[in-house]
Amino acid sequence: MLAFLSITKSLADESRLRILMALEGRELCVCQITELLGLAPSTVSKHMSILTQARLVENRKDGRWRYYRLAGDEATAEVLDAIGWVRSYLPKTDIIRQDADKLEKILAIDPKALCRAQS
Amino acid sequence: MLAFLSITKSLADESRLRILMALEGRELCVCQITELLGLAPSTVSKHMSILTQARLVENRKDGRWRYYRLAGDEATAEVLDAIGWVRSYLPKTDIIRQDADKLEKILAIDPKALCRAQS
DNA sequence: TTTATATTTGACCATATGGCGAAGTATAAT
DNA sequence: ATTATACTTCGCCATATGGTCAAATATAAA
Repeated sequence: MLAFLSITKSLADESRLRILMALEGRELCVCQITELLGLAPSTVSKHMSILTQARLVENRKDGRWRYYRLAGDEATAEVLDAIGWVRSYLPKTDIIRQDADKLEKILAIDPKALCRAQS
Repeated sequence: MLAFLSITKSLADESRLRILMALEGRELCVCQITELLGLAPSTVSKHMSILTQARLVENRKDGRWRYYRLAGDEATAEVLDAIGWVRSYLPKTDIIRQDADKLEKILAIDPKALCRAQS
């Protein structure tokens, strides 16, 4: 129950749902997500920690950058079904579509330049 | 997105998950749920209002009693899939199994007697 | 080795949330 | 008509949550 609750609590916030959808089919570093959502890096970091705790996302570190991605096949069925459920409804919504557009532009920028521009 | 969020927020609370599972295959009045969870009637009522707002449950009034049930076929796919997802994982958990046992005993009592005993 | 920078952690604030009891509503019983 | 009762609404409190900025950490660049 606790693991299940940590998933549903993760999904009960708009920013985190937007993050999950942004991670669809790619990995993103914190500064890219920060740019997408318009939140402080520390806020995004906290969100990523909540999503990680719930096992909905994984990450790898590459130098100073940490890249987050959706949980893969090794995840529990709860997690995979949760992601599948979200994936099957959210892409239709306005915000997620707007995010998809904005993400294209963000991905066109070199991450190094993007991060430097933020500070 | 708003409708979706109201569903995920509804699912992000242990009491409400227990209520949804208790409603599996039957309808219950507020005093029966109150007895099951050991919460104040006003608290249960608030939970039911949140679940109703999210369209996860429906209700009918019968005299002084109001009976709640899981949303039926007329519900949106989001709602039905949410219920299905919850249903496929929670019954395995300890609390939900304990609730199932306790519910049997509660259902054996005449609702009238049960409610009167609470006041 | 010093400096720059990507991310995390910590201290804090405002608001949301879950809980309660008391008062209000609606319906049944007397 | 009055009383009893099942539920809801309201006002309140304690805690949880999402946000920020500042400081700490970790790694790359100079």
